Amino acid sequence: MIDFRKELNPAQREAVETLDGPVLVIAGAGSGKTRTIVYRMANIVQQGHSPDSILLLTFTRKAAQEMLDRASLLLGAQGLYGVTGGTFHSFAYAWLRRYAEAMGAKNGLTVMDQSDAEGILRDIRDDLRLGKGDRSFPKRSTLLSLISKSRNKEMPIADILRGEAYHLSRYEDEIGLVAKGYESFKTRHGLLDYDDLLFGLERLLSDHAPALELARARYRFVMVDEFQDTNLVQARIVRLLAGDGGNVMAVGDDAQSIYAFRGANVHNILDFPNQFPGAKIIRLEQNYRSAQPVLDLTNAILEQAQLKFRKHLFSERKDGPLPQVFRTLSDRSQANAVVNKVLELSKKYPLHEIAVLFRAGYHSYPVEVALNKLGMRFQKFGGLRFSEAAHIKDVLGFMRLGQNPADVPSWQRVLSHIKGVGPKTVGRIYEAVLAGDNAHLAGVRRRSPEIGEVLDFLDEQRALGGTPAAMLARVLEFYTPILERKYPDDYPQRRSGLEQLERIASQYSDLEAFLGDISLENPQDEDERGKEHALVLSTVHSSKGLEWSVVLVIDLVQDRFPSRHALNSADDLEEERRLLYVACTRARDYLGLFVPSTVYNQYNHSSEPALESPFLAELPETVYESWRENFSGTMSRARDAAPAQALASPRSFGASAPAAPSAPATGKVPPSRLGYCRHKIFGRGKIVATVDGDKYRVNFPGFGLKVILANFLELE
DNA sequence: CCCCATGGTGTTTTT
DNA sequence: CACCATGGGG
Repeated sequence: MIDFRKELNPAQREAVETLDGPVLVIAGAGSGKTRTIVYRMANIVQQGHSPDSILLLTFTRKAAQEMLDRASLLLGAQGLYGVTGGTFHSFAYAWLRRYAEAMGAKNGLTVMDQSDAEGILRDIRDDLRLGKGDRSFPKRSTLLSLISKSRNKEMPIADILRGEAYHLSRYEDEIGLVAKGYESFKTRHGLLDYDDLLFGLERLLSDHAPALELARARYRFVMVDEFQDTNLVQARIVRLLAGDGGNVMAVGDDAQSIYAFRGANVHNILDFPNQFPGAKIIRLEQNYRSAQPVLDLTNAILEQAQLKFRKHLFSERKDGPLPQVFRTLSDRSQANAVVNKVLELSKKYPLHEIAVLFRAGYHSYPVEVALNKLGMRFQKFGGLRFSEAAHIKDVLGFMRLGQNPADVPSWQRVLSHIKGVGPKTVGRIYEAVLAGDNAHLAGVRRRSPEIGEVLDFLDEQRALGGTPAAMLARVLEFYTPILERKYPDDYPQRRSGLEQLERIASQYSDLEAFLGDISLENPQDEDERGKEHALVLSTVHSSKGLEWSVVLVIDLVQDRFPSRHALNSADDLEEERRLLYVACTRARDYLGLFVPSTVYNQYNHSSEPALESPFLAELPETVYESWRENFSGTMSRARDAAPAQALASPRSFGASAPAAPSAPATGKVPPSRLGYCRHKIFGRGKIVATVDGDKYRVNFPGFGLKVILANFLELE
């Protein structure tokens, strides 16, 4: 028996010991959230319930796996075998597969990734002859993100456009047409995008009584981690699973909501007590992770947040170094400074206890170059996905067709390496295959033996079947010559990626499960997972829920962190601030922040000056120590901490960006100066006056005077 | 119908 | 630079 009294604080214990009825746990960063979930699972099993009855929905599979591993340690051999754990998306896919026939899916259910979906949108747009010759018609990636946002936020496309893509408003009708075509295309071809998984599960549970009964009978204990990042349909799924007065525990932290861009709705966590009447609310506010100086800095970030989360974390770890801010001359010298810091700290910490965090995948390139030069091992999270590499997608295309013969994106992949074959030819071939038009196929084979080879191979593949590993082995035999022809330069490298895929496939016995996981979970193979002695590089988003002894955050400059895409709306900017909060709260002992004075601009191939991130500039100087790089490459203490540039620059944050909410709640700040500005449609214009506090009267050459919401202007 | 050269455009975050 | 849409030539 575990002595919960000894192992947990009173709030944690209450969460662990409350097994009946709904519970909402508001868990501040580092407050032992994982520990609480792990011990609660252990308690459920100790109370005599089967692990089968636990459903643990987390944000990534990695998170679920870690919790299950830790709980198994706690319970010894008894373990937690049988707990269902994973993401909403993978859970949804598993249930949809089980009920595929009942739901009327004849062709199979194939999960598409982003590039598949974008490809289909391109085809639909071309079929509808929309945007021909119009350069400003939204691109396929924009189309997908608008359509997906509209579904995730459950708002009409018009509202999405008005809110965040005002310049595309005139395409509202066309985008609607594309969206409609896209929906029916997916249905016809048995394809699911990420959003369909969630809506499909909701439909299954609400329309198909046997499924709902089975799910409720089985999952008597539902736990949802990172609840602040669920969207509306996910919240409804939780409600459906739990039923009235069900045993559901939601865990989250409103201060760490960083997925609004994908439809996450903080309201879910605030509204939980209404959705589940009688819910017990438990707050975990003691921080066990970070030393007090780190917490002082993260608390200061939160102070600036617009929604004043009345949250002030405290720690018993009073000792620890003050966070340090390093202002370097350029992003390349920043990379050197980071590497030096890592070298210094690696005497005290193992490499995998040190993480370098950044806003966007490509921000780490200079650091990667420096690490490679030194031969230091590192492991990168975030950025591009393993399964999105062209050669991996090629191979998966062959396998996907074994599962779903109507999978158009896969047809395009398996045939497009043949010379003289484009979208039209592919379209005719799969239509003929599905219609059983053997005459046409015979003609195609006569004209192109190569196409015939592919068709024969696919037939053979379907006839032989077998495990995913067996199928993959045959595909590789067929594909290797193609690989070598297609990528003469770097095929050995790609070859090793395919070997990695083989190792992953060998862990599966079911083709659908393998394909689903590959596109939903980015599985790591054992080799990669064992990178014990490697420095961690990660996007802030991918660092969610993790922690390290040392955290170094790089590129704290305007337009990078916050991203320049976030400058149009106050909400987006708030999310960027929370993102920095998430980054800094990952640190246990030491936090280092890096500000390069110039960053390399790839398309000008020149370095350009960069301004310090407003999030850093707004912090009190007492919470960190300032260092400045000398021309010799050494660092020295900067006594007058505040850099002149952040305050004096005409583009300085407070003075020039009224949409920016270091200002009071409404975002209505009278500008302190009238200058020039830029508008997406009208171009550069001169600001003549302010109107109502949140708009400007602007004179645009060629367009005349206009009154425009400050949100839609970029000040210069 | 497909390919390739050309020139304009613009870079987040993830399931 | 890298990506994408376009349009002329095969």
